[in-house]
Amino acid sequence: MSRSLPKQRLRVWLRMLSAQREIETGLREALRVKFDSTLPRFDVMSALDRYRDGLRMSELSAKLKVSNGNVTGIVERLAGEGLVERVAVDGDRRAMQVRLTPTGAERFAEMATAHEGWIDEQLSAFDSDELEQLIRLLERMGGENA
Amino acid sequence: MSRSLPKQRLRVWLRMLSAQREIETGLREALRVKFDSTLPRFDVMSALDRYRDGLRMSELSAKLKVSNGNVTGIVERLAGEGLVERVAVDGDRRAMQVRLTPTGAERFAEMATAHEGWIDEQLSAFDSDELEQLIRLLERMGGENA
DNA sequence: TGCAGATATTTTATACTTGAAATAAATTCT
DNA sequence: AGAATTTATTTCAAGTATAAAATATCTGCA
Repeated sequence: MSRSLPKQRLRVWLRMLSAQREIETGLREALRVKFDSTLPRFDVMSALDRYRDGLRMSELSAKLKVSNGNVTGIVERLAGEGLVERVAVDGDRRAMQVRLTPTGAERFAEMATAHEGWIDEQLSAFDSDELEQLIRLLERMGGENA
Repeated sequence: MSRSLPKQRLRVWLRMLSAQREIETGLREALRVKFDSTLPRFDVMSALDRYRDGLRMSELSAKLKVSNGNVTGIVERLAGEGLVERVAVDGDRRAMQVRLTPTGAERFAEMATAHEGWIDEQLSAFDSDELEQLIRLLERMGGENA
């Protein structure tokens, strides 16, 4: 006998939360011990790596779906470590373009390789067909994306 | 042509993060405006609602997959609002049993109803078969669980 | 031109989160 | 019993996160 649709949806949600929290715990730990870094920093660097010309603060927070003020702090720390730099945008003195420094790009490359490996392990139970299924389903969850 | 398995797994992971962050943003906002509460508080209350006799601090943090110290703070605030209470465990003076107060249980019931509705909306795109698929797939992600 | 409103970002206050250290109490092992 | 270890929880320092207020700049339009 199948549950009511709302209950079933709730179940999916709770299961998703649980799986994600577990995987994140592993990633966080790995980033910490191998790179002395954190997930939020990795996320920011990852976004910047995909946009080599850099991103505005607001673009960054939109892509990561986190608040503006949040990004300010993370970028500040990354800048302090010399991994990213903020450059004035000419034509708009309000805006800031953030991009990886060469050191940052290099460092990110190492982290990304390791990260991909960790995720590969965590999702090793799934074959290509199942992954395709998951993608298709997840793409319909929430709204648009990237 | 299909990507390499590791890349495909990474794609699934990123998509899952994105969907979840989006849904969480909605929930957080809803909890804030309707109940002047937060997601972590809701999570704690939800766990306690399923265990009416209460849970130890350590059981609570294990169920929620968050650190001990984290739970201390959230429970403290909930206790301040009169929604949970901490009682000494007899036979073990180190331990604390946390449980919903009557007010807390009542309040949680309202929140849970609303929460289920919000999730139902967010996942409204999926029918029963798809939800079943999702559950089965998600259950194999990460390790065991609840 | 000049200003009303829109944008981009930072700042602030508060809450959440972790990992590690500190307490305190129970258990184990002589 | 008494010391060493383990277990339950809190405290702490630092980082992450949000929403809202504050700044600074830009844009459109009377």
